[in-house]
Amino acid sequence: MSSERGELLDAALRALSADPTATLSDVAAAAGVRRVTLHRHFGSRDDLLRELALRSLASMDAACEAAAGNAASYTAALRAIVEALVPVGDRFHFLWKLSAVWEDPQVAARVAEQNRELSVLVDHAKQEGGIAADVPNAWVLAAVEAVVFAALSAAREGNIAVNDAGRLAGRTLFDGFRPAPKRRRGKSH
Amino acid sequence: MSSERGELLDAALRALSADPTATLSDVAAAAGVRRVTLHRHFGSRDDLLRELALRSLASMDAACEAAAGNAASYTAALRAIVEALVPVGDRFHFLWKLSAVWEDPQVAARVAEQNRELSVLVDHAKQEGGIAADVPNAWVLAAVEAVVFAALSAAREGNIAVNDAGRLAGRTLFDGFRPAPKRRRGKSH
DNA sequence: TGCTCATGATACATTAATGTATCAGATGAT
DNA sequence: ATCATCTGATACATTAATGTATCATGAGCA
Repeated sequence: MSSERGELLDAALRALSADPTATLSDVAAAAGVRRVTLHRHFGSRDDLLRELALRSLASMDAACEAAAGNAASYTAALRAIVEALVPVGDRFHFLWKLSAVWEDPQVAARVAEQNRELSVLVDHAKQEGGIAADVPNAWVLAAVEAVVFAALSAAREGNIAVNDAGRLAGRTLFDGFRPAPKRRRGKSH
Repeated sequence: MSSERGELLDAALRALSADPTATLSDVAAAAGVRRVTLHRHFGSRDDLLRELALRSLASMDAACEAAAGNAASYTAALRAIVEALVPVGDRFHFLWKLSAVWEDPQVAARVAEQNRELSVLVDHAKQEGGIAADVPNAWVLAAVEAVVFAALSAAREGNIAVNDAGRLAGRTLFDGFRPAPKRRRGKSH
């Protein structure tokens, strides 16, 4: 009945993104183990947080690379990335919002690097007219993080279908809430 | 040099929405006082959280009522509410996301009531075609909370202009990131 | 059957945060 | 000048969370 580290980390991430004030006992309960088991696997609370941060970075890198691989345009790539990030939205949130994460210079540097790469992609999407030029890149990234995490949270709470979460996030960010307009050229969807 | 309770509460809300793990010493420092002064004004940490919740409820009620008062349509009213909620986005976030808030049945009931009222407004906006009918209400509310809080946070971090925050939030939610399309009827904007 | 490994239970020490009390000093009002 | 009020400084008790150690039990494997 040994617990896989990966399962423990996933459960820990889930618990902490839902409630950053959760104690190690709370986190352990969410993972189906006792607090002492967490200490055996990860050491201190700080050690656990750092490992969660590194794992989150890797997950986000993987999700972005897989999503953007063969997109037809930068805008399509960005939209695919948004949808791909929803299942790891808790990692995105963890990296951006949990203050303890920023204390580690290595983690902070890699988060900044990810944000630069996303920002470059936003620039390209603007150039091809997929994103309005007057929307600040910082806002685009902040809105993406917020909506991606909200979609994952809503799915986990059962408020939307898990299968719909990515699509709703992408649609909300690129089209907004309004009904889809009929396209000027070609058939309507 | 007595501190106004309102100022203390605003600073506390700011600090706790930015970092829910903040200690009372952290919160006091953000408010420009010492921890013991917080105890004198509010009693325990739980007492402070409860007062923050009640104040947040009042702020959100006031913002929604002021914004929706004379809108031309339900969709315009909802958009006005979104823009009006940005300056109190930390209260919205506090009420929705900080788990300690939910433990108080009175607070939980009033939050649920606010959500119902917003949901009714969303229904009306759908009926007049301002929001796509196939977007779940739960998602509309979740996305509004996420984007409103992201806009306030981005403004406070200096990533977007404070004056732009409400408009960017409203625009992102209703129009998405894309450039504004030319309208089919009437002059383009 | 016996051994290894992992976890739970339990206990305890340490650290951190919270809550309370008292005294000194500053400010504002009279 | 005096008094009232509020806050900071300081101290201390309490509570909660964390970190570490030991023993018992169960599962899996040879």
